[in-house]
Amino acid sequence: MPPETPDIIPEPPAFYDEGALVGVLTTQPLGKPLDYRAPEGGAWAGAFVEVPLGPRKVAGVVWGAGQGDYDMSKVRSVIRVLDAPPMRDELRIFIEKAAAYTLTPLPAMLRLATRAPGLGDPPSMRKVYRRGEGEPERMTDARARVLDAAEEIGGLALTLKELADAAGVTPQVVKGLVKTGAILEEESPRDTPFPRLDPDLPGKPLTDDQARATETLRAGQRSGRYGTTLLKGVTGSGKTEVYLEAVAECLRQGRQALVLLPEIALTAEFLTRVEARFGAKPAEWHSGVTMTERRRVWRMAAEGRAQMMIGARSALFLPFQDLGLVVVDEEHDTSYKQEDGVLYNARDMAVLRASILDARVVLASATPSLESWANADAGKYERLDLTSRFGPAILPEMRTIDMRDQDLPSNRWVSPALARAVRDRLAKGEQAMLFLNRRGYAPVTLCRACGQQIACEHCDARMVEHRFLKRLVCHQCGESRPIPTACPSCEVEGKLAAVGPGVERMAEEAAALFPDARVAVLSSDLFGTARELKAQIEAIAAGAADIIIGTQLVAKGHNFPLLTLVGVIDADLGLQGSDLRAAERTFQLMRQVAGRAGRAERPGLALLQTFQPEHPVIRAILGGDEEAFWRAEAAERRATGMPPYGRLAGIILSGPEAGPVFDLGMALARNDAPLRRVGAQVFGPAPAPIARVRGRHRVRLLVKAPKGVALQSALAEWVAPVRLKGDLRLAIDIDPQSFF
DNA sequence: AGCACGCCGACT
DNA sequence: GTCGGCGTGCTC
Repeated sequence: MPPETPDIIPEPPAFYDEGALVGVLTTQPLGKPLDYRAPEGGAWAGAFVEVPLGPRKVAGVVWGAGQGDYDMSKVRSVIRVLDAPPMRDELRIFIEKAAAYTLTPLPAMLRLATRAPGLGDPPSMRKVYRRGEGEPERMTDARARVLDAAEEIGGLALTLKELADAAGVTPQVVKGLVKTGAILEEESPRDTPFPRLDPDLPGKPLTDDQARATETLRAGQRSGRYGTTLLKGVTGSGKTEVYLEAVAECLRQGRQALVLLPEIALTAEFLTRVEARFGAKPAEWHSGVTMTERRRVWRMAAEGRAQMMIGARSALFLPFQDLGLVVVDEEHDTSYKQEDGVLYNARDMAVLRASILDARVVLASATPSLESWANADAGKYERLDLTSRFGPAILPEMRTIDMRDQDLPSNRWVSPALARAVRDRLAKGEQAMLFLNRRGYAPVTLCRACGQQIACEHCDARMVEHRFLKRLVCHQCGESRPIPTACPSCEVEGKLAAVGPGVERMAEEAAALFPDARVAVLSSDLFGTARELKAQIEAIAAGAADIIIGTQLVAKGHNFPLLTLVGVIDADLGLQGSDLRAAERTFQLMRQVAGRAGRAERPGLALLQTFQPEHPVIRAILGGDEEAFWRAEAAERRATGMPPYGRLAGIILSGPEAGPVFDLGMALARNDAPLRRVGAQVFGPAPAPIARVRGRHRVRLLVKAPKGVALQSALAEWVAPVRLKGDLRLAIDIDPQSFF
């Protein structure tokens, strides 16, 4: 549930004279800013500083005036102001509000915004070379080429290697020319600005639908006021083209734009599209970015010399100089809600930061989250629908295959009906996809002698066989070990059996069923880097495979023009269990996967293998009446007081011993007066969905409250008396995604 | 988070 | 005797 728009009165940043009391927030877990005296020369609010803390020196940010509530004789002085762009008021306010909303300690929140290396270091320099005056006395062929190359690029400076390579000579030649003065050697900052993006390059031609949506987004952008738009469009309807025009308008205003993507694997393809539209690549921020590049990106964001940023959720905490637009692509994606040590939902935090900045938000999805759907329904968000697919492609026809009628031998998962459809496509030279949201070869390894399943030693999870890796892997903690030949519990040899399907096993079955077809597997664990993955996807899109076997990775926005058939191996997977969002997720995933088929000129077909074709979710997926599905889900949630019509918070307690963890849970559940006062209820404690992870026992409580109550302060009051002894830990998850 | 202090068990 | 385990507390 997105926070309300706060009313911020813009004020110039405060300046503190030397010796004045300032509050400095560090990333040390001390809860609040500590008082220091401003250093020689004074300090601005927001300045990055180095302060003494006990025997150590730590970095921090001048958060504001000091509290003055600490023994004055113990107050020490700021050591120095660091050479980094000061943090703007807006970002400090955002960090405070985000910390308050998610009940995260301020220092942990600050850490998200200062994850750049070498913050206080002086700008790192490198030597660059450009054309100087005159000609060398002794001109050679190689020297002439260097001078030509240097003149060709005009006043720009190149590194030694770049210039030497451009001229096709050794660096020695360039060095020689430096001595003559014909080439100048200079120091220049290593952190260079990003190339300018040109919003006025011609974009792709737009359909009427896209043009209308684009105009609305542009008008919103020009208003210069906060506003959120839900951009809903079926796969292939060209959402990206539309929101790139909102980016263009934002760039014309001279403001910065941020595009959040749920998956790093998607950035490579996206960068190409941005370059095609704006003539240069934007800045990138995600876990795959190197330290040096991170430093550069962070500074350029702060100096306004990175106009556009593509990133994972943590990019929301970059120190933008003037952020005017945040696009959250695939806004329903669950990876926006996860922990970077801090539990927050990037989609909601995007709305919060934009509201502070008077920036725009575009939430793009073919299958929006129920929260966003409801916010649009209630008029809090503007809503734009793209109904027609771009070009000749139309939505695929969708049918179920009732698995109760299909005669399948054990350890086979492709029904005869699906196999026929695949053969038909192969005969036409088209591609088919088999979708199964399970990595590895088999989810269960069972001993046929004693009946035991092989489980992770540190987690309550089964080890998943990965035959490509020749290992058993725990998908919870990542622990792996070689596949044993004997059962670990009864030690009988040769009785271990792989049970159930994973994508690797599907590949085996496909190879057996379709011996002449080329089979490719796309699963996130099979690729070391995003580049390898991108290369593989491009090869497949170009026709390097006939059958694509994929996990949910393939559901996320890749184009396969030759693909005309999607077979969903197990449409019921995800419908089982008591997770309230199961229906929503299955609906989203199935629609997205089906959307892969028939994007080019050929019509697509999606076949869903299911044992419950009459299930309301399956019917909604087939029926295509999406609004009916959302309305039904919304009515259900409203009736039960569940989000987005009520509020939830999860409390996860963990520790090395199950007993004390559970006892603490019981104590919390008993002392629930602060919650009852605001009309909230506690459920639990119950073992968490995975009761043991990495050797820690986990217990979960769930708090349910009516909408509109001060849930956070009630929670804070509730857990305040808790003293965490030993290795016990408590985490509060506001608006949890999954709840049992 | 570090880093001190401090209070109990197994070594030289 | 003392070396060192890591529980508790402090850092402006």
